[in-house]
Amino acid sequence: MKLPETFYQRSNVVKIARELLGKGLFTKVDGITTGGIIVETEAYSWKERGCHAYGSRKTQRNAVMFGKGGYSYVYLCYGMHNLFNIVTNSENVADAILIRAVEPLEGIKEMKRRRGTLSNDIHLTSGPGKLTKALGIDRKWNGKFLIGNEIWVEDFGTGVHKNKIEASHRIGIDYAGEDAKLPWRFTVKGNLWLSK
DNA sequence: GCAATGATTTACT
DNA sequence: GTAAATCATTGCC
Repeated sequence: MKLPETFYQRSNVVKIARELLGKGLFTKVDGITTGGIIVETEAYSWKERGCHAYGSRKTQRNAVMFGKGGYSYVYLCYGMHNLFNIVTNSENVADAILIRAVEPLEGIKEMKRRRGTLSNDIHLTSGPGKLTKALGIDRKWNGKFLIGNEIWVEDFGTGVHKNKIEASHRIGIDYAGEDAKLPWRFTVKGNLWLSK
């Protein structure tokens, strides 16, 4: 079943990030469904420097983070990569979760076609910029409701066991100083599809 | 109006 | 291991 709106609108973004492991992320474009199991997430909150909405600084780009939970936040990084986030918490509280990697499950052929030449299949969805391309997500998907027919998160009812979840510091935000060390990155231990 | 830069990926030495 | 690709957003002039 699809995760309900209330799942995203709780206040503890770190807890939600951990619970998203093992859930399924799917998109449907032109009648073709693609997606996989979430195996790597990172939590971001307006309270820390790593977040685009640090200090509740609202801009045109991050405005959707200030809305209520259950919507997508997609933005362009390094001029060429679309990164996909799930907005959480209630209105005017800017928290979000970056999806960094999924394990391919459905529409693998279509995902490979979108990704083009791959030296190895392991690169299909093992990174935040890679999985958006595989699932057909780009900036136009910003602000979409996550309980719909275009994009949704599926709860398989099979949670990831506690001792299979690993917490570590987040990637690529060294500029955030002390906040870069927060253990807000969650991975499924030993999974093949984690980003590097 | 303009310059600096990043929640990355890929290919090449 | 290192570097290039490449542009929207941001903050300052």
